[in-house]
Amino acid sequence: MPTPVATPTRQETPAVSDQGSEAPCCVPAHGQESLLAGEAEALALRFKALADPNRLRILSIVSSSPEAETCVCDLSEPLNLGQPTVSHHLKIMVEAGLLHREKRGVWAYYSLVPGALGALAATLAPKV
Amino acid sequence: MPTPVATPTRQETPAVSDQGSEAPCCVPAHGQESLLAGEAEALALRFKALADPNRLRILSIVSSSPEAETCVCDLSEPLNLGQPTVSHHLKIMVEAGLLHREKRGVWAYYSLVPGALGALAATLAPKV
DNA sequence: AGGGGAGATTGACAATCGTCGATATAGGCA
DNA sequence: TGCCTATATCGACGATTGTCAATCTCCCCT
Repeated sequence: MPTPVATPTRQETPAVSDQGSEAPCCVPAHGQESLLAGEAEALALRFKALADPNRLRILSIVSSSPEAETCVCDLSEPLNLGQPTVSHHLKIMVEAGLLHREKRGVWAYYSLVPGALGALAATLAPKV
Repeated sequence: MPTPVATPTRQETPAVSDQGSEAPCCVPAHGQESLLAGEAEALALRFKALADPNRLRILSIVSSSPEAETCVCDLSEPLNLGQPTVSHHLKIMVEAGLLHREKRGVWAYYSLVPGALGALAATLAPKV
């Protein structure tokens, strides 16, 4: 956020401040925002975790695995990505609350967080 | 994509190619990908359109408008963004198929594309 | 015809992101 | 104990993104 302070983007509207009876458009005056900046930022963080083709493929592979569990080495080859890159993508999705990480011995198993994707979907289509 | 050609990431596994009876992990051999690279890329494009707090707020404002229609000037002020920036965000969402643009006179009215968000939500939680 | 205003486009710049190679950590096995 | 292997972390680099100021286009109104 390069401009955290409220910059007076285009207020003033010098002499026409009272266009009164017409106002064909531009009636923001919402009063309360429908989606607060903070909520929007938190939501965007989760959608950002989905905004990469390789991460979507990881989710797809994880969810279609026999036990819905996958370890890193299962992902590196089908995605044609290096191991550090896969680890990086997995970390992003764990931090977004989409994946769960469980270390068993040397291997790390990743699985879907049960309601996470559904909750995100509900955010998109609240009344469906 | 800097490496479009298949780089031999870590095949070989020199003498252990037939670990046969154990294979505790790392059994990619999926055969068919669950999500093809092309589909993943197209999906990611739509999620990218949602991966920004200001765009989420635009969607929220548009969908909560009286006629579910909004023009650019309605968005610039509540979001505290310049007009070109708002236009840019709107264009991204129109190209992602999330918003519909209709020019009436001098104003451009934006509205939700009816099934778009629902279809995306269905992609997230296919069996909910 | 000409002026004015709404919105789109362009160019630039800083910030973020995806990827990799190299290295670190840590658990299992001989 | 010491090596081997699976995963995480670090540092770097190019590509993409979000934002703005300036400009352009086009429609309405006088």
